[in-house]
Amino acid sequence: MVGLPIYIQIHNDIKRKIEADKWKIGDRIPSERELSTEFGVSRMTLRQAIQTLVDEGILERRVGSGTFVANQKVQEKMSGVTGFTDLMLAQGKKPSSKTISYHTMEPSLSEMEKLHITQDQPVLRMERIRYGDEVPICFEVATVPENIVAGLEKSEVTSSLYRTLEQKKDLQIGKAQQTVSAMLASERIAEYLNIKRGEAILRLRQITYLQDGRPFEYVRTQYVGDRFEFYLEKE
Amino acid sequence: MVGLPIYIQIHNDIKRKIEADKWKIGDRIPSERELSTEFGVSRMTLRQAIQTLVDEGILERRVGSGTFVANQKVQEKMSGVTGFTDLMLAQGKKPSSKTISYHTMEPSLSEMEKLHITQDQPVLRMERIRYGDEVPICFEVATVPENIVAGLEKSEVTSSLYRTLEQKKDLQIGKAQQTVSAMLASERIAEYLNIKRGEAILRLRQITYLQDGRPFEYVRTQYVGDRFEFYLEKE
DNA sequence: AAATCTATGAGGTCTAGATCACTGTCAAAC
DNA sequence: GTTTGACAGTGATCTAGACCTCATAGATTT
Repeated sequence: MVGLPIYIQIHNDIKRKIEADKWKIGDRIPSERELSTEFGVSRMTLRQAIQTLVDEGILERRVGSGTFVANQKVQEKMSGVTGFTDLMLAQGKKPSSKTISYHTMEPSLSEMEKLHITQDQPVLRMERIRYGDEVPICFEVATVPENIVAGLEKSEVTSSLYRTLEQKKDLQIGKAQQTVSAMLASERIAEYLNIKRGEAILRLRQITYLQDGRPFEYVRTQYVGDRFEFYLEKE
Repeated sequence: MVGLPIYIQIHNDIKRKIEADKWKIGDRIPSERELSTEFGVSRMTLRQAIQTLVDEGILERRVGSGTFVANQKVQEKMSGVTGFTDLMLAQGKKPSSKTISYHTMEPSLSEMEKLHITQDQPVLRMERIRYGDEVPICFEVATVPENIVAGLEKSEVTSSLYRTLEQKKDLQIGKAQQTVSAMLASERIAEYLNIKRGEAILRLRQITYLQDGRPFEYVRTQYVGDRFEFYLEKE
């Protein structure tokens, strides 16, 4: 009978604790020094066990802070254009949002270009923080030509614009063009999202089109890097 | 000037010795105990350095025998395994890449899980840096079960694996699952990509399936946040 | 009230040993 | 000649400390 190395036994022990919800997602687990005492091994050995779990993406180390059970990230399925609200509901999370600003104004140059409008067509620009289960997921700037949302209540626009448009205006959502990139959080955004400046941000820029081909929405979103994941299927 | 950890310095020292043919392919290098004396570090530290080279497939450990320079083959330019080449060409950039490692080894825990294989099924793991106009764009780790690529030349695997599989092995590529997220650059990746630690990284993980549903490829790519954009169309 | 400093505790790295399992060699036994 | 077994050398695992940087919270100062 061959005995497994201690660090693999500990790996399995810890995995079981997490699966049994003894340590929940996002929790800080005891420090390496505490755990090495608890398991009766040296810290080097315990670190080896932790490392295997970090490699699997089950744990997450943060220097100076501790070791955490990795967040199961919110995943966006890229099949079908849906809004944030449906996305959260599909994952069993409670969507909410906080509007930072909501103004009708002259479009900027990039907004004019992306939305195929001229300077004399006013746009509605909203800045929002969006939450899933009260945890900030992203900061979003959305621009919509004013004529598209004319006659709608503010609450109808901010809560679930896509659904409102389909129900009240009989406008069908068509394609969406997206570009994804990575950047670091600025001071302002970090504060909104309750993270630190310099943390990783997943930046999404999306132009959404109606089924007749007219662009109707230009959204720039900054997702917290470790709370969000895009999920896509190809072919 | 920030000092790199000793084990990374030793990693680089050893790599240089191998590249300078001081230690040739297939040679046994000095034992861990000898090397730790030579570099004036403890054996644990030296082992850490060796480990990084084993991960890259540059060295190979044999219990009871020693550590050997792995059978690394010639590096070559490659194109288009994951569409990188087309992406670069579309932007008018010259694509190129550098293979860091190319090695058959035991799968890691996450590779076993993603590729649906067991520990006794060896995998081919390739690490490479991809460039656009000589500027490093991403670092990529691709893992393929060894039996899938058995009998193929290295050039057939690295240049266009998909095409080779369809032609020589009559295997049809099916779906691919991708997740995109954002993170910060580690020390090692930062060095490869010529950026600083803590800069923004766009991370793509892809599992590619054959048409019969078997997963055959697991790729993890880290793009420099401000040198790359992912473009998608929805619906 | 805001900004700054400081103590604490976290993970990251490193040391100088130790014991174990495995391999290859080589001499002794068959 | 062939087999066996002891042995020396290797990597694998493990220990019990050490000092470092980084993050955070609380105390202090402004």
